[in-house]
This record gives sequence, C-alpha cells and structure tokens, in this order.
Amino acid sequence: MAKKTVVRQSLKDQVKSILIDRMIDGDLVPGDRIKELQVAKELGTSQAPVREAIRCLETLGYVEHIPHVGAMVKTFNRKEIEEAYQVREALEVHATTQVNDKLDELANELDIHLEQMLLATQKRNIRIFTEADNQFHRAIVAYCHNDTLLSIWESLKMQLQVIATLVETSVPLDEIYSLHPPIVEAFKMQSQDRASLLLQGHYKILSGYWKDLK
Amino acid sequence: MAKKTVVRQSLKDQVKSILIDRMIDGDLVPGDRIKELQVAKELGTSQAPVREAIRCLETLGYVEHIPHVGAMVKTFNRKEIEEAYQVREALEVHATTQVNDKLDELANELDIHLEQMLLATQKRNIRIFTEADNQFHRAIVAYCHNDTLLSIWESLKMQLQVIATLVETSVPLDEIYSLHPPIVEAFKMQSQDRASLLLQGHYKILSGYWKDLK
DNA sequence: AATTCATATATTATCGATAATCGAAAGGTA
DNA sequence: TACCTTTCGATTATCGATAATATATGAATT
Repeated sequence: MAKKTVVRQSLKDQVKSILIDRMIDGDLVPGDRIKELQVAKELGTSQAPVREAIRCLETLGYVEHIPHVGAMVKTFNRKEIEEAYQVREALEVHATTQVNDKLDELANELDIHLEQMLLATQKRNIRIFTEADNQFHRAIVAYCHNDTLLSIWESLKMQLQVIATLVETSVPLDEIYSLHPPIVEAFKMQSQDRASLLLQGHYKILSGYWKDLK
Repeated sequence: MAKKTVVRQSLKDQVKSILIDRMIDGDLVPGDRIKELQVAKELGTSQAPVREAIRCLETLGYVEHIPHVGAMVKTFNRKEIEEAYQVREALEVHATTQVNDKLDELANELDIHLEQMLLATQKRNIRIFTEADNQFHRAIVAYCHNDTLLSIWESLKMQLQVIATLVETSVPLDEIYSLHPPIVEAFKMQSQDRASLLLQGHYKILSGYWKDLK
C-alpha cells in the first residue's frame, strides 16, 4: 500500500520546487534573471511566496541576489568550483578517518555505486555517471553519522553546474572511474588511512584536470 | 575625516541585526519564541521584513521554524555541538595542510590572538577568551584563501551557545589555552604536518571534556 | 474517565497595493 | 564629443489587511 498523504505544501515550497525543476530541465540557465512578479503571475500566486522561494534558493547557493535589483541563476566560476571541491575533500577525508564500524557494509554500498559508474562510463552517459559519482562520495560522508557534516556536504552539491563543467572540459570518464575502485579496496582492507590518502589523490588529480585547461 | 555613509540598510537586515544582538545580550535565549507580528510592532515595521529576517536567522542556524506554528531560538543539543566541532576540525586541518606561503605571517597573527587568550585566562573572562579563541582558529582557516571554506567555517559559529556550554562545563581556560601555543610553534617551524596533528589533538582533548560529564 | 467533536484564539501564510530604489535613456551644457 | 543631470520604466521592498492553519479549550458522548 502506497503511503499517500494530502498535498499540504506551502506555496513557497511549491514555487521553490518548480524553480529547481526548471534549472534541472535547463529552462533556467546560469545568468537568467528571476523576476518576482513575473514568476508570481505565471504561477498564479502573489509576490510574497515567490520572494521567499527565491530567498531560499539564494541560501542554497542556486541563485544570486542583489538588493533592489533582483535575482539571477548563479554562475559558478572556476575559483568557486575549485574551492567547493577543496571543502568536499576536507569533509570526505575527515569522514573517512572517522568511520570505524561497518567498514565492509560501506564497501558493499560503494561497490554498487562503482558498478553504476562503470555502466555509465561504457554508455558515455555523463548524467548518470555524475549521479553515481555523487552517491559514491555521499556514502562515504554518510557513514560517519554526522548529520551536520552530511548536510554541509550536500549544500555543496553543485551537480547541475558540475555536469556542465564535465561536459565542457571533456574529462575522460574512464580515468575518473579508475580513481575509485582502489578506495573501495582500502576500505575492504580496513585501512582508513589508505582510503584517506587515495581520496586526497583523487582530488589532486581532479583539480589537475581543470588547472590544465586554463 | 571620518568616512560616513548614509544608513541605507534594508529593514530586513536591521531587524536581523537587532535580533542577533538580543541573542548575544541574553535577551533572547534558546527556546524563546519569536513572533513575527510582535517583533514588527516593537520595531515599528510591518510583518514582512521581520518574517524575512527570521527566515534568514533560520538558515544561519540561530532559530528553528515550524510551519504555521512559529520560530524559536534554537537550542543546540550535545550531539549537534559535537558534530559541529567535528566539522570545524575537518575544515581547520584541511586549511592547515593547504597554507603554504606566509607561514610566519600567519604565526604572527596567531601570536596576537594567543596573547588575548592568555589575558582573558588570567582575568577569567570567558567571553573575551571565546572571542580570542574564535579569532585564532578563524585566522588559520582564513590563511588558506578559500572563501567557500571560510564562510562554511563561519556558519558553524555557535559562539552564543558555546559560551554557555563553556560556563556550564567549567572547562579550565588555562588548559584550553595551553593547547594553542604548540600549534603556533609548529607553524613557525614551517611544519604544517605537525600543526595539523596538534590541531587534531586539540579537538580530541576538547571532545574529551564533554564526553566526561555525560 | 476517556474520546471525540466543535469552537475559539493565536499565529503564520498569503494577498493586493503602494513606496523606494535602481539602471537606462533622454536632454542639456561646456 | 564628453560629462552631468533629469526623467522614466522596471523591479524590488514594504505595507496593511485577510485567509489559512495549528493548538488549546471545553462541551458532548460513550
């Protein structure tokens, strides 16, 4: 029996979802302006809920807002992306060193994501690859059971943008893929230190990719 | 000639500042409700700016908000505080390993904060001590020049709460102080690895304090 | 006594309208 | 032409009022 609940979602939340969907679908791309009254008119609401939704997207880092001027879909520059990856590295390395119990349970989950990544590599499907890659790294973070850490990690998900970046830079998927299996192996050997080092190497190589092309 | 600019701050921002001040001053303590219309009346504005300010404080983690019910000043439980410190550790350790140039410039700045901490220790002034301690750690993060990292670190500032926690647990200031000078020494010796290890030790000891009392 | 239901009250959520502000375009002056 | 000022249109920021919702209160029912 499917658990169905009545739709009781604030207008703000609905507007937010709709705007996010538009970004995912590419109807809203970085640089596009989001005008409060225009969106309100389109969706049949007043300005207030739209305003709140935009403010929310702003704190999520999806849009940029200038007082008295307006909001636009955020464009990440190289520096910001590099910085975000640095933070991801810091968080993931820390998580790796903290995970103590259930190392093989983690390894098993990672194996699943690994498989997805491999499949995506063969199919040259960047979207699926990115998704699997995200889940791989998220699993590591999740397994140290620190909700604060996890939510901060998730706040860095610039997946939307990252997809574009990967495409743009044409980083070879198989090379990225190959960075991951050793990490899983390290976990299987109960060697967090090794896993941690491999993770750092992973990010070092990654950052090498876009250093090259500019 | 003092550079004076006209006060051109949105009502939202003013309300936000006022509410934060109230928290710092202890007029608003964890658990207190914040009612939109009440605050609006007190400050002579309408509901809208207050609402936005509260939403902002919510994303900053200062208040908790339940739909259709209201907002209250957030109460951090032990778990959340421990988690936040874990993240701080991760970020600071990473920053430490990244700082490369101007290691002695950093060390000099740290020395200044060290002095403040020592003074506060002698005067038994927890407030000043906490402030200096924060600046010490902030400096380390700031010196790796990663704005994203820094802003995330700052988002973890639970100073308000931490002061209360320190008082509550009666952690001896001089013991906490003593954890810091070796870190500065390590930086002076150009040894980030050592500094990094000392930092980790610092946090290990800190977490030991509240593990003891519960 | 416990449970359900209806009502009342307090508060947020949303609305429509107005004020404040910004940026671009138009006009004037050297 | 270059620069400064003014005007105007577009958009956000704020307002006051109303609708929607959740919790508390108390009566009715078993």
